[in-house]
Amino acid sequence: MPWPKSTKTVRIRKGNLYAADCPTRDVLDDVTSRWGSLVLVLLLESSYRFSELAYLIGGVSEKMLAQALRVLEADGFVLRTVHATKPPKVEYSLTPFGREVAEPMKVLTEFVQKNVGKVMAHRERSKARVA
Amino acid sequence: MPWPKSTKTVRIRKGNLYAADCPTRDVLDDVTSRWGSLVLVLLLESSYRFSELAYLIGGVSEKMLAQALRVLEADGFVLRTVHATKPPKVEYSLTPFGREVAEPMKVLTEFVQKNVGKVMAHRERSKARVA
DNA sequence: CGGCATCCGCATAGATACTG
DNA sequence: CAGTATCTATGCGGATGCCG
Repeated sequence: MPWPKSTKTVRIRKGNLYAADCPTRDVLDDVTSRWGSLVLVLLLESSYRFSELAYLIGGVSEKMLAQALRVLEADGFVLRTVHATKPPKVEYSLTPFGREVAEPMKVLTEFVQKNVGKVMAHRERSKARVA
Repeated sequence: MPWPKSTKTVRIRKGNLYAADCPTRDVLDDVTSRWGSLVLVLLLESSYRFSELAYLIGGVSEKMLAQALRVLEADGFVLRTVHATKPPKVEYSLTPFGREVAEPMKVLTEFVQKNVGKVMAHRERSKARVA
């Protein structure tokens, strides 16, 4: 490599979030996943049944929703409660732990929601610059 | 469908975050993407060059990093500054707007980082229950 | 150095059908 | 209702090579 290296001394992160093999990455992926994030924010305001979530979250397939829920449950964020009624009824809610993760996620989604216009405008300007 | 519908009246979200065709989803995906999220949190503390980011973020390929940076730039979160030196030097930093999104994301990553152990423990117990 | 273009395989999203 | 099972194919993401 005939090219000079970076001149800046790079501080290595104390935490291992940036290490490729750290499980932190996996957990973060679960939380920030396309459907997982929406589930967390929704459950922050109320518990919901499977079909209610499927209805509320536009464009999600049953498979993907079930998958996201199972992962979040395994991680300890979501509680799955089966009511042995006929027909079966399954309630999903947040654990206290899940509530803690969901909170900043909600802040994030609300910020994005509030500023979509700004982002879209910026995207247009970027596109124009290329064309 | 011989099955009874949901008995709970479901409030339709005011925002359209949950609509399948809403651009809010796209933006959220950019921000919460595997590499995008890490980039945002890193740039919160300092600006970095491309190669520095590539070094700091373990496991990222140049392609994916460049891709993440380009979308974040197009969205108006990241500023790309080219120094016409020899060899070329490109600095990436957050815009004030980007700083606003990155903040809650940092809260999220720090929470996850702090509680990885708890999650991993819960995962083990879940696995045990299945086996 | 900081990219972009290209190729390519495996993962995984998603549609559909079926079940307790 | 609340999921699983099965199948397909799209596309993410990695590897490589070239260029300003």
